[in-house]
Amino acid sequence: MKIQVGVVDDMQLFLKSLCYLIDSFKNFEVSVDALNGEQLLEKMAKMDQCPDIILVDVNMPVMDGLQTAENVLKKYPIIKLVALSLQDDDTSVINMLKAGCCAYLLKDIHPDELQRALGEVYNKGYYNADLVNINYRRLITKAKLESENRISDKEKIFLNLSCSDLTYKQIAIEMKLSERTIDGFRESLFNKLNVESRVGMVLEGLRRNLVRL
Amino acid sequence: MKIQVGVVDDMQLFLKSLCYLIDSFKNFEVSVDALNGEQLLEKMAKMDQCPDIILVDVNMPVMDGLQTAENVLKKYPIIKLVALSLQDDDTSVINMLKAGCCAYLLKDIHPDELQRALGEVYNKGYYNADLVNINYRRLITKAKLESENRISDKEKIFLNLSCSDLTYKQIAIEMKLSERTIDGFRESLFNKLNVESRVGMVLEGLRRNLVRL
DNA sequence: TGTCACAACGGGAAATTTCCCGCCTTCCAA
DNA sequence: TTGGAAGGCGGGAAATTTCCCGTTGTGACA
Repeated sequence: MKIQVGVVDDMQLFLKSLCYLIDSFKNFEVSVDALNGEQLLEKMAKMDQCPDIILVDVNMPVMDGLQTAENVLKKYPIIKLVALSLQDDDTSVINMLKAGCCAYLLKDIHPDELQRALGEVYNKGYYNADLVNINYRRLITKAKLESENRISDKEKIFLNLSCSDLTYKQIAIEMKLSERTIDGFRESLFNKLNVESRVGMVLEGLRRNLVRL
Repeated sequence: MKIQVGVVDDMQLFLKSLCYLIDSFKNFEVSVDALNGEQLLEKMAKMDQCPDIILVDVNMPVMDGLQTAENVLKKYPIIKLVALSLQDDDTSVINMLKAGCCAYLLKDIHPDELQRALGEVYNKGYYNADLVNINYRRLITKAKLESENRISDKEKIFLNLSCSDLTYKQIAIEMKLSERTIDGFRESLFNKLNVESRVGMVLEGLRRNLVRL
């Protein structure tokens, strides 16, 4: 019996294509695919046998990779999760591994390496792509640093509103807070994101996927 | 004989996956794939028979979709090009169609629709996805509007430098121009991009793919 | 040869951003 | 119960951005 694989990605064409690719691997076959974490959980609830490995896209609209990983592992702790992402984004790597993923792969990986990675994850329980491996030490220090200055919900709302033509005064009115308070959020985010202007803050927020275009 | 398809995309995993998907279509098979336009032209130069249809990703690093389309059509005017893109970005749609593409498809299209699109492009010479079709009139007016206020090279350089913590004064020094001149670029871009702050300008630049994160 | 568009430049002023200072309340933990 | 960290608030000032008002030189074109 082939190893059962699940695939989650919000891009339909990529999802289905990837299923064909994986089905072409000798020892693997796709037993379930879904456009987001919610759909995945629904489909899996109706299945007799759950997949051995699930490939999860990190950036998805409805239930993102992180939430999906957490929800799947809560219900099915035996399943091995593999994160799949467009960017080599430190924060995402950290979060996905912390959530319990066995591997973090980039989407422009070569199909052969995907096959090798799936094999290793199934047999050894983990797989380290070179890219992630090399920077391991740096990631850990960065993880510590980021856990120290977590970004609060209000700061996130403020960051979102900052991604516009609005002035801080208008943002203050929008959030029903004083201009000073807004200024506090600004200052705090400048420090946490290590920038020194609103433009820098917005750009760093985009890079870290704290806000969307 | 099956209809020959070429595929160009810089994301290896997607490229190869898509090839498997297309090979699974009854009447189509992939005869050439490439990671960018340059590689495609190289590979095609060595081929006896060129493909009937080529699927081209719009956003690629080495030779982007637009350049690829132009270069391919210059050498092989018979080939039918189909643009494939992540976003439904008006400017990209306009440019790719203007460059001679027969269709503009989004990457989250359903595989069945891709097959239908390929069939129609081969038989009728074009395919209009609903999404593009609906907004045709708006696209034309927008194309006119954008052709009027084209963004110059210097403005693009300025826009790139604006995507940072640099002040306009520092940008002026960097570009070896006076602050006033920089201010002129700013004003001109504000008008062309229809924004009223540097943050808005940067965000609109990102949305229009004028700058990269 | 005029004039017309256009890139580059400049002064100045109002609005906004950035960065100081400090105050009060709440809530949690030592 | 006594900090002490964190969220919210306020005044003020310097730096930057935004928006006016212009001038000059250059090349294209009728």
